[in-house]
Amino acid sequence: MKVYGTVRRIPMGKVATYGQIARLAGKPGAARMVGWAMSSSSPRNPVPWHRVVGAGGRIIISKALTYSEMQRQLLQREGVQFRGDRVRMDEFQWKAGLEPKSSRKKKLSKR
DNA sequence: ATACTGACACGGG
DNA sequence: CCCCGTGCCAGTA
Repeated sequence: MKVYGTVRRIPMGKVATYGQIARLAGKPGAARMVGWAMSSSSPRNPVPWHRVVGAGGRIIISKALTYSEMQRQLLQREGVQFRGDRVRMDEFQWKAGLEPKSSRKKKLSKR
């Protein structure tokens, strides 16, 4: 699954959103797949799932509060700073060769 | 095969 | 700010 590969490419000290990863994986809009992929095989895969956050940098995982806190700890340990309950996307969002959300959807209209 | 669910995103109220 | 509906893909009953 490309999702795993994409997540593994997230550099340390950076984070990416589910939607962003879905796009990089070639499935724009399929943000749910990313979450599904993680929860499905995260514990048995060397995937830095903690670097994946919801839109706006907010930690999603609500089913297991333990994990949400753990994710935050791991991120902070890598140097990622938070602003309230969210990651400072303005500084720590992984741009992966893409541009900021300013002109993102243009790549979708490739033809 | 269909129906429901799920670590989501985005627009509208 | 919160809540609701819809689109998306894959897995499970």
